[in-house]
Amino acid sequence: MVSRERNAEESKQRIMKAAEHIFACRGLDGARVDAIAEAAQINKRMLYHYFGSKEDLYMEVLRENYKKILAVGQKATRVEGSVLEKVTKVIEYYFYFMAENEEFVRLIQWESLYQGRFTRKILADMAQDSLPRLKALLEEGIREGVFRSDLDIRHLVISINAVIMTFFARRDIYSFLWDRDMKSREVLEERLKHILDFTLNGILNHRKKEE
Amino acid sequence: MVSRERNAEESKQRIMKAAEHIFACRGLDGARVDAIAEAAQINKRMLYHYFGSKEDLYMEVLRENYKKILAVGQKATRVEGSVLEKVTKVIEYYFYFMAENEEFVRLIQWESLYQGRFTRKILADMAQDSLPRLKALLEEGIREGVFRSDLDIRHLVISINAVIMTFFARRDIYSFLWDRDMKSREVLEERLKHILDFTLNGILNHRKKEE
Amino acid sequence: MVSRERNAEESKQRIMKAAEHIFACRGLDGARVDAIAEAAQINKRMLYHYFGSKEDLYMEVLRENYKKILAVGQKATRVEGSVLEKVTKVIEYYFYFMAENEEFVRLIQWESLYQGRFTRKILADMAQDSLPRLKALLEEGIREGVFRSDLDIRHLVISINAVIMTFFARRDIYSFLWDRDMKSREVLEERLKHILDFTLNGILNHRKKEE
Amino acid sequence: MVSRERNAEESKQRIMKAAEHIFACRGLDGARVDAIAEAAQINKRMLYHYFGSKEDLYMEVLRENYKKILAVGQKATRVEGSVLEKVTKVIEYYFYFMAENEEFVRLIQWESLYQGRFTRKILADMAQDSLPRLKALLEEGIREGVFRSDLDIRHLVISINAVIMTFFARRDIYSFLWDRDMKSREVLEERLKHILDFTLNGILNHRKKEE
DNA sequence: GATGAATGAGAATTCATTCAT
DNA sequence: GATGAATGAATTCTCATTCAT
Repeated sequence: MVSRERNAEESKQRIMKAAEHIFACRGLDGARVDAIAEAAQINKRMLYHYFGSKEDLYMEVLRENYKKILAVGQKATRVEGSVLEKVTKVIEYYFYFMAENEEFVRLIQWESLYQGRFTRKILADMAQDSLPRLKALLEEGIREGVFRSDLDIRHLVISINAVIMTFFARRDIYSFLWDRDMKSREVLEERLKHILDFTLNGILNHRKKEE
Repeated sequence: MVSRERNAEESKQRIMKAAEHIFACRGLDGARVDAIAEAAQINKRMLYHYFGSKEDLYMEVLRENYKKILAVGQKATRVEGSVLEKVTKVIEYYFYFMAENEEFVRLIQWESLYQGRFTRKILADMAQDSLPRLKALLEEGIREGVFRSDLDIRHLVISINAVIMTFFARRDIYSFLWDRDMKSREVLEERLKHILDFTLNGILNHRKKEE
Repeated sequence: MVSRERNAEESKQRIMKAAEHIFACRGLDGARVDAIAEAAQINKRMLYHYFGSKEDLYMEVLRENYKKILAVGQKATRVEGSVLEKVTKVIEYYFYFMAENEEFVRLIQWESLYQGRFTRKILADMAQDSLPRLKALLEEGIREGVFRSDLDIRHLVISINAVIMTFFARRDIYSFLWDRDMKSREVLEERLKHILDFTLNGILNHRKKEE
Repeated sequence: MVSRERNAEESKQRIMKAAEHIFACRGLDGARVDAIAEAAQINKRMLYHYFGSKEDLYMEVLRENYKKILAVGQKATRVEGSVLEKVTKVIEYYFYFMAENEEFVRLIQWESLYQGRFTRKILADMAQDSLPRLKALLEEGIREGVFRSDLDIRHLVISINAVIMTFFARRDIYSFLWDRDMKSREVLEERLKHILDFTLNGILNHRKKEE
């Protein structure tokens, strides 16, 4: 009995894993139930047994991924140090999370193209915002005077999100356009450095201005 | 003869228009040839006559859209004023282009998920980079000392691209998450203001630092 | 007016020529009206104007080809010499006709696979047999004692037909199977020699038998 | 498990059977997948599941038929008796095989019109020539002096093939042209007799010549 | 819990034929 | 007499889902 349950759990996991990969690669429309079943080395019938339908499976995969990113948010809550250190840390957390979860990045993009059709259902009964900690920290920074007081926090969150995610989302195309391997470790570090610098300092030469 | 030809051209245009809309909405996999034909008020057969296949039609739509954005780049070339004014202008151009061409934004996103499979073919025989003018201007700004000399131009281009496009790409989800209509004129202006401010100044309070 | 008619006649000829080629290559089902129109450099509409339908065009092509073979039969009627010389001559006529009209050979084969569906209609109002002269000659030869008296004329006609046509019909496959170019002039002559020898003498060594 | 598998095998067989019939009747272009599925009393999807495509199914049917004829060749190898008896027997084998496998005869003809496009692929990985035993026997006969020494074996094989197959291939048209039922048992025996006589003795009256 | 066969609805693509000028 | 656009009915092929064991 126990081994049966364990087996069942393991099968579910294999399906989820395979589905995550294939949905990330090809989206909901492009994914083939047959392909998922084969990749999971499972009988298609089981997939329906456990998850009900292709769409439900997709939602389950999405839900798991939202859980992961929320966990990063949780982790970010426990960061210590000055506001600046904390913001830096949080950005780093998200950055490396994306770096290590390419499939998450892709799933989010498909979702955004599906106009959040499924995200709506999922986030309805989960915590909200994907970068909640960041918002709080930015507010804290403004209060302390570390950050400019005229910042529009909401747009800022979008922008920080953007500079992190877009890099991972479009590495392929930039690799092609610039004929440079954007997936190397070196470029990764370079990117993080740029994000922190750009985000914190913008591009103006303030020293000169102050002169 | 003329009216016949004009008709043919018009039919092609109708197909392109319909296809652009439907591909933008649902992507290559999600789009239905039947739906495109119906939207274009045309016999499906004509679509194959003019474009060969669904995929070829998709590529044609993509190509047209790349032409549009390249035209924006051209326009940006002719901007006058100080470097700062010029960069501002160029960002504004791209920003309003995206605002007015939501379908372009979506097409680019589908493409990025298809890993640039079709973009490769198209850009191979078209001009390269979509933001070439911006790159040149940023370099000019660095030379003149208006921008910091330690900027990494390429990452900067990605980031500017990111803060512009991501807003348009994810308005739906943010509307939902924040329960605010992100499509209003007001939010649009607000966003442009933020982009320019964030891009140029970052988020640090330099005045305080200099004190 | 005259040039118009001449033009019309010429167009019809071009269509017939193109159709003959394409029907011979691909059969009735495999042929594409578009392909015929393009090959004839004619507007598809004209094709329907002149011939009514694809099937009617096919029948017209077939009819022309039956006329050609009947003409060979006519020519064979006028042959002079001994019975043996005449039979030899007639076989040679048919043989070279097939050699020079590969498309005829193919059309006949398609027709035979269509179970003579169209041939029935055509030959109903045309002369009958495709090798009528041969039949008469063979009978003459029997009467004269040149040929054996126990021959079954009808089967003989089938067989002579067979040894001539099958060669042309299956040259491709034999070229492949035997890795030898069966389309060379050399093989052609070789084949004619074989047909005459085989037909007249069979394969038994009669001399030995008589010993 | 077993009955499931047996069912699968049976379904495949039903499809093959139906496909053989329909491809033989109408060729590759003329055959309709729907018609095959219906004749096989199977869902069209299964057909694609088992065979991949219409063309692949056609090739499979062809392959099976080539196997059959090769089996006849095998059987011919085991014939005993004098050379003359053996050749007679082999011709009889092939003759009755064609008589009993009309669909084979038609398939071969379609193939010859397709210029052996599929045969090439199939015979590439199967044994070669369809009448190999015959070839060997004829050579043996020549060595023993039973057959004339100046025979061209290869052309002879083509001719024997021709006189056998053409009869079956064109029975319909001859039935029509001669207004005689060429499918009767009587005509069948008559034909075999003719083939053996014609092949062995040709048409000349040798007795007379020797006088 | 697991399996492989089966299915019906639908999707892309093709074709012979006809209209409008 | 000529042309190119247009069409509707098939035709091949695909997919998510369910049955029978």
